[in-house]
Amino acid sequence: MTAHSHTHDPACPGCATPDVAFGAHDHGHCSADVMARADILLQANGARLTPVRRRVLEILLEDHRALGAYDVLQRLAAEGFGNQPPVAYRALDFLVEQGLAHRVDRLNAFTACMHPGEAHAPAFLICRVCHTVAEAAAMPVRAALDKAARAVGFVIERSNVEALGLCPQCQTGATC
Amino acid sequence: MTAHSHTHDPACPGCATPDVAFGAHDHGHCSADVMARADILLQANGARLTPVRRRVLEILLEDHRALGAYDVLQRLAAEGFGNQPPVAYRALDFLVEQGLAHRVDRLNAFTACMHPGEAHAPAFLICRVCHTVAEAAAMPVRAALDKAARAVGFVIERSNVEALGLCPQCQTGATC
DNA sequence: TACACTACGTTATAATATAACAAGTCAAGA
DNA sequence: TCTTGACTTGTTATATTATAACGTAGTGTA
Repeated sequence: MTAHSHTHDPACPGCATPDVAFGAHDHGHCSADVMARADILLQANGARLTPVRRRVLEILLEDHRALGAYDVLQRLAAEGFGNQPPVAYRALDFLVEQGLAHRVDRLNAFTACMHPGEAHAPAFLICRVCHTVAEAAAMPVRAALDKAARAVGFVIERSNVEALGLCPQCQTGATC
Repeated sequence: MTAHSHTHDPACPGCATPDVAFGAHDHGHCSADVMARADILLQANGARLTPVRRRVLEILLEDHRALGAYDVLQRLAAEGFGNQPPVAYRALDFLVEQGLAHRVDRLNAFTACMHPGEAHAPAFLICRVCHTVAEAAAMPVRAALDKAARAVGFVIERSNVEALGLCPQCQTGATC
């Protein structure tokens, strides 16, 4: 992982656009930036980024994909952590609670949050070919959803938007 | 089930508004209307609404809730159909394919589509207290999502929008 | 140190979902 | 009418995803 010292640089594609997943970018930025923010965020929350939790976040950050709990577990086990399901689920649930990861229901899988700490309603663009998961700018989506909900008196507490389709690369027939 | 003869009457709350789930309404309308449409739709598609499939759709239509595959299976078994998982999953998958039901990923459950045949992107409002599931007007939501996707060159084929929160009844503290 | 609290590792099991095959149904054409 | 082929159902078996419950160990604080 190529670490960088900045925390949030608008000149870096990985930081400037929330959904850079499909474009070429220095992925080291994404990872390092998020890890740095995670430390700050958790400290503010009085929560601890223990070795297992940190490692799980790193694993999720390796690329813009969603990993199943058992995939994560396998990685953990290979590195000397416990190898029973709760080990993975607990760390993943923790990260989700803290806003550092999201659960992608459609895939029964988890993905690192690409802009933790910022208020945002997650919306995922899932490529059905290469399985890349991008977290898209969802504020307008959320606004439209809120409006529809308000019309029937429903109060939204949490929303999850997931779209399945083809990423730019896979549309051209490339294998990604 | 109180059957009615009309197929789609704008004067009927269950027909006029797509998300009547939370309001008082003659639910017989919903069921009868959808069943009638299902027959037409399937005939047009050259697909068959066999006894199991019909029964599953009826079960889903009993109220505005999402049922797990095993809940459906239990009902089927009690009525003399097969009692192994594939029986339920096959019927449910068929209904989803035909656009007569939707899968609610968040709940690992299925719910009847309230306006089959009409072009629509499903958006669900799920009450976390009474578990009522309403299918909301999602065209604006889908439009916003499409726009966000287009911005990064992603082509959406299928989208799933699920919001968790409180329905009007449950906001007041009533048990629903 | 003693205490409360949190996190971790383990065993066991629950809940959800699918693969693969055999047997029955139905409609279209020989 | 008979046959064929596609489709549907039922069954066995198993895969995948997820949680309950309990004991132990680490962490910070009085």
